[in-house]
Amino acid sequence: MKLSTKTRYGTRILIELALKINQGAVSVSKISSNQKISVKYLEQILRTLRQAGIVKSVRGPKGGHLLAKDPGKIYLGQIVRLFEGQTDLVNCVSSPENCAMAAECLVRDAWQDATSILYKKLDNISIASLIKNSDKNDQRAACISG
Amino acid sequence: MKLSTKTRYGTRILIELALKINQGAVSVSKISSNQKISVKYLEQILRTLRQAGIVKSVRGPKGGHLLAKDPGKIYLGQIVRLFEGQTDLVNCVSSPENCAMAAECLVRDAWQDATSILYKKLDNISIASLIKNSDKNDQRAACISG
DNA sequence: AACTATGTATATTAACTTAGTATGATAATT
DNA sequence: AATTATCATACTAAGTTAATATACATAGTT
Repeated sequence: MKLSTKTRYGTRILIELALKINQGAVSVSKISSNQKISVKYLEQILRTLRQAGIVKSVRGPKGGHLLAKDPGKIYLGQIVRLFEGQTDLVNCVSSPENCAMAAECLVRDAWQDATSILYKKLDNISIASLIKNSDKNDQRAACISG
Repeated sequence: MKLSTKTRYGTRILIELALKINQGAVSVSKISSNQKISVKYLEQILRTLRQAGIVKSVRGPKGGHLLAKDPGKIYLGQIVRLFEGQTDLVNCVSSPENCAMAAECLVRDAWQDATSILYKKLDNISIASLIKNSDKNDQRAACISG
């Protein structure tokens, strides 16, 4: 029931890119040192984000990564689904064929309701909103500057 | 982001005990064969449930396990918390001291909101309600009878 | 009192998943 | 062509979850 580091790192990366949206491509090495994530691990996470069309990247010298979408259109729900893979709290919601025990089916609808309530909330929180409505902005900007 | 087998098994066990609430103590071996869970693993799960005051047990021949609470007062939220341990989607909600990156703090409140919405839902679903409002009752009863 | 059917507790192993690293390739700019 | 960057896959390590094994305690039955 915990989010993976990829989800958390991915979110942080997107926040950094959103904050630097007017500064052109940001290189892996810069993100790496700002976010304290190893270059290689970061590359994996960025690849996932790029393949999902959330980030685009530019190769070669002066290359790097930038948002492919308006930060107001990137939602936590999408990020979580992307990195967690299995979105349901329980397998039998998406794959009922694995559910041998009828007993558990009494609970299935309940798990499903809970899952959908969670994602409804997450689908309503955009990267832009995280940055905007915060008086922590100055503090944060200082932290991942560079 | 998936519930552990202990949570799912634990819920199933409680449903079985709730259905047999008038039949006295149910032995581990019976639950084991009904639910297709190994005796030893089952014992671990039952111990957790007992220590939480949800189940009580009787030793010796003719012994077994029974609900210690009204099934209308046992909620999925309690079961999930019990077996998942870490209830927050993210560590820094309950342990902010681990959160070195101020950047991530922009997201913290959001994770927390999502967590609490999820549990608010789960805290509202009782074992009794799972059994009651179901037209699958006959089918299910057939399945875990014995 | 001995026997047996049950539950209790802890330690260990096995399987699986997540996290992170290593190696090598590809592309674009200068 | 050299340099600086991203891209892709394979591998390793660490941690967690799932399950098993061993030993013990209790209560009823004979």
